[in-house]
Amino acid sequence: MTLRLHDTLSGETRPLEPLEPGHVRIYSCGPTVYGPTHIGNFRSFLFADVLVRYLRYQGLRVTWVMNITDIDDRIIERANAAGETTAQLTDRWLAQFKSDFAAVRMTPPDVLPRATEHIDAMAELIAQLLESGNAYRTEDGSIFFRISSWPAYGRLARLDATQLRVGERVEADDYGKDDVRDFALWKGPKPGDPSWETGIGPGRPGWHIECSAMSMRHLGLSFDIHTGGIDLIFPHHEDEIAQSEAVTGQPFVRTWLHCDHLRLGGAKMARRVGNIARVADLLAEGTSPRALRYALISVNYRQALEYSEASIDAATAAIARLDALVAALEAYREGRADAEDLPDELSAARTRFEAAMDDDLNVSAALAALFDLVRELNRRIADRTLSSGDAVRALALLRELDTVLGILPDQAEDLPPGAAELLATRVAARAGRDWAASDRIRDELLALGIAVEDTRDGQRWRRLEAVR
RNA sequence: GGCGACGUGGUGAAGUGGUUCAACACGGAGGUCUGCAAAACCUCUAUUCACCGGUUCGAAUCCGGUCGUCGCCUCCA
Repeated sequence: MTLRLHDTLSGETRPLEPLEPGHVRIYSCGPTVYGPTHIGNFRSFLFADVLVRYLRYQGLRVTWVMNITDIDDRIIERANAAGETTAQLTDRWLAQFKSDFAAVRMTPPDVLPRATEHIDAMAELIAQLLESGNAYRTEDGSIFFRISSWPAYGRLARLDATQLRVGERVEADDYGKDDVRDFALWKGPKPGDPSWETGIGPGRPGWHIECSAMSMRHLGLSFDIHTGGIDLIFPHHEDEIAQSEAVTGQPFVRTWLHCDHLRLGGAKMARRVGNIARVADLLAEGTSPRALRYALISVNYRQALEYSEASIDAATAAIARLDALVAALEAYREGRADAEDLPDELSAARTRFEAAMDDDLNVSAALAALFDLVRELNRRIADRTLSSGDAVRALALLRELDTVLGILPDQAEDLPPGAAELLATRVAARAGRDWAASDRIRDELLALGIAVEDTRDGQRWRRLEAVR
């Protein structure tokens, strides 16, 4: 079975067949770095991350590109308001973004192209669109894409161009278009705005053209997968298709994947609504980054997902259950023959996990397979029916599946200062049946965030995930 | 006004015609184990899948309608 994905453009769920066999090229619409990236944005990035991880788990080569929008109206506004350059502002928020995505274990994209470093590529595309008659210039030096020149416009969003509600919000950004539906490729120079000198004249790029330019430069004129939030279908991705295909004459993207919204309080998480949560804030409040990741990826990307404290609490508990099993397997020692039926158990779990992921990234079902295995392994640990080698093999499978999910504890965890001594002292106290000392030290370790458990495999410890 | 998604237990959620059809996680109740704990395991926690009607031998799953929620219609992940 191979990975089947739901393509927005065709509306079909179909097998992924990379243009170049064995090599998948993916472009993800990334953040506009004018402020902190909220966890709704991160849901869409993490779904792409899981996709990339799963493809690599399957042995495929993946080239993953995520753009950084570092020039747009909001950036200019904020930089001017703060009395700094747009570069200073965007550098700062890009650093924050990188710090946030590392915290939630997002795989670093292979390329994080910045819009301002691809102005030339955008200008070239626009020049070709002018030449072909798909674009026109206005008096202030702006350049617009002429929608009437592109009959397929509206296919992705399933919008009938003649039915659009025109005239409600189009005045604000009016640069003298021929048709209100036309969108800006290039914005003519304005006092106080950053401006670039290019072959198509001075000014700055529109938003949509940057993704066409950067994706084609880094991935080719046609590539396999383009991801983004559901709210980017229109107009952003619709515009990308029009301007890209008008230039190249070939299909821009093979598979469009769109992630539904993260909600908070029943409404789409959005800055405009004011119901946003930020990664750094949540972590500062004591939320476990792994639990946050779990909460954001554990539901299929095409389902709307409600974020709440309860969802984080549930995720924290689920993570703790996995941590406990990992600690138990690491500590497990039993001199006995290998369990005959364990290999079948493990391979069945793997098969179920993969079948779920193959089904358009059904993470919920994949987690069900994982947790069924967790229960089975816990059972066998309690029964002492595993050999030491069995425990090693079981743990290896968990680690392998976790290359896709990214939710297990790190391999090498350092103890906080003093903890190693306390653990050793406690072992000695227990040997002398000094329960008072044993319990006191257990409390001290707990205060350090270390949970101690006494088992047949001896004293076992694990780091507690932060809880609010 | 146009287009689209969704509505499963206390909560999140899998399941899209019938072999446990109600996974899995969290939460709750009881029990086992343990110096005490913790962790773990076991049992229980939806005769039911928004509502109404239809198709079918058979539907959470297909069709029609009703109600409700959310989103998009050029700032939006």
